[in-house]
Amino acid sequence: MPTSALPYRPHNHDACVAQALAEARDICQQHHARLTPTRERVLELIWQSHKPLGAYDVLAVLAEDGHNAAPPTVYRALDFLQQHGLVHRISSLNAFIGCTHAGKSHNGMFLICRSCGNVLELTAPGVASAVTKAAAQESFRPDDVTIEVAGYCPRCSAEAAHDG
Amino acid sequence: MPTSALPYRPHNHDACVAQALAEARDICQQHHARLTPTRERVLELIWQSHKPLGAYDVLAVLAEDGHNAAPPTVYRALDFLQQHGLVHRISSLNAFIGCTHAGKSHNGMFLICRSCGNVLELTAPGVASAVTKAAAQESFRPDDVTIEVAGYCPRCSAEAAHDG
DNA sequence: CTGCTAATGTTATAATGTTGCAAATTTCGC
DNA sequence: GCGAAATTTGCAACATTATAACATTAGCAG
Ligand SMILES: [Zn+2]
Ligand SMILES: [Zn+2]
Ligand SMILES: [Zn+2]
Ligand SMILES: [Zn+2]
Repeated sequence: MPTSALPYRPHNHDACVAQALAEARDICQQHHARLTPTRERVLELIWQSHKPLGAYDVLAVLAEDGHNAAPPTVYRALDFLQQHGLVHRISSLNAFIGCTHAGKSHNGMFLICRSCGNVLELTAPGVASAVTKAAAQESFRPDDVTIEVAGYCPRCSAEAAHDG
Repeated sequence: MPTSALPYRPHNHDACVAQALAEARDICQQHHARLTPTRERVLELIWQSHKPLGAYDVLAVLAEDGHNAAPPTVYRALDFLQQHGLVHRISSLNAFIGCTHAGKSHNGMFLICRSCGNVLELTAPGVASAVTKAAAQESFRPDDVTIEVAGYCPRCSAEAAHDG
């Protein structure tokens, strides 16, 4: 059994990216939505690691690509990707991360490591139901739930424990 | 029994503000922290309603006051108020709201009405424990938990139900 | 091809938040 | 009280994040 979730341990990340892109193509086809080259490239960049990436970071890489892009290009692509459930915006960081549950209906909960910056997206049914229940007690009708947990991932906790 | 939580129904809001300010003075005294006039005024402005207020909105009112303030004035006051648990930042809105549980240790959960803009802060022990448990399952050490629920408050849901 | 729609390019601007340093105020030991 | 030290504020410039408005191009149906 793995002692750590994927983002925190070495792995063939190219496979992560390849799978994400393949699923994205699939999902867009199902949605009759066009995963244009710009959109696909932005998705690929967002997936370049398990750390969230800012819109202007994406923009900078596009510029390196030789793509003559301005902020709206990136924001539009990110809007599209969010709409189709391919990326999430982490509002406590003003940054974006690839969705690891694309296609499935889910309420993400994000564990954000303050030390290494990696983000793990969980589907936490217990949390979702607790939130729904708490909202219901106030007769509140939830529409969109944001759960972002900043803290320390297992790897960074361990390193901090036996450092100098 | 009240059919709605405080923010959603008419009430003597001046009393809310007065109580919040009184508690703030108390808490700051306990913390040996100085609730200076600027800080107190900013807190009062944040409490002007149960809707979150942006930093630049605060700044604009300070300007009307004749206070010659620049952004750092506001952000510093807000940092101070957050540090002492008197206001919360709602990161999905880039805005600030007065804490309704100041002094007590709590994990806020915010119900944000998309229609009227009011925000209700709850202490939801069930949610907090579910989050802690989910994090523990990933050996993640939580430090700060953000839970923001956008949706429709009872009042606005009711109005939408019998509108034209 | 033609005409429609979705997508992108382009420029400018808005909104939000920070850095760095100097001046003023408050605190506190004496 | 008095002066050094620390906290708080004023101020100017700047950095980052996001959007508005309008022109242009690419994709597609008939
Ligand atoms: Zn990976
Ligand atoms: Zn997701
Ligand atoms: Zn009130
Ligand atoms: Zn609170």
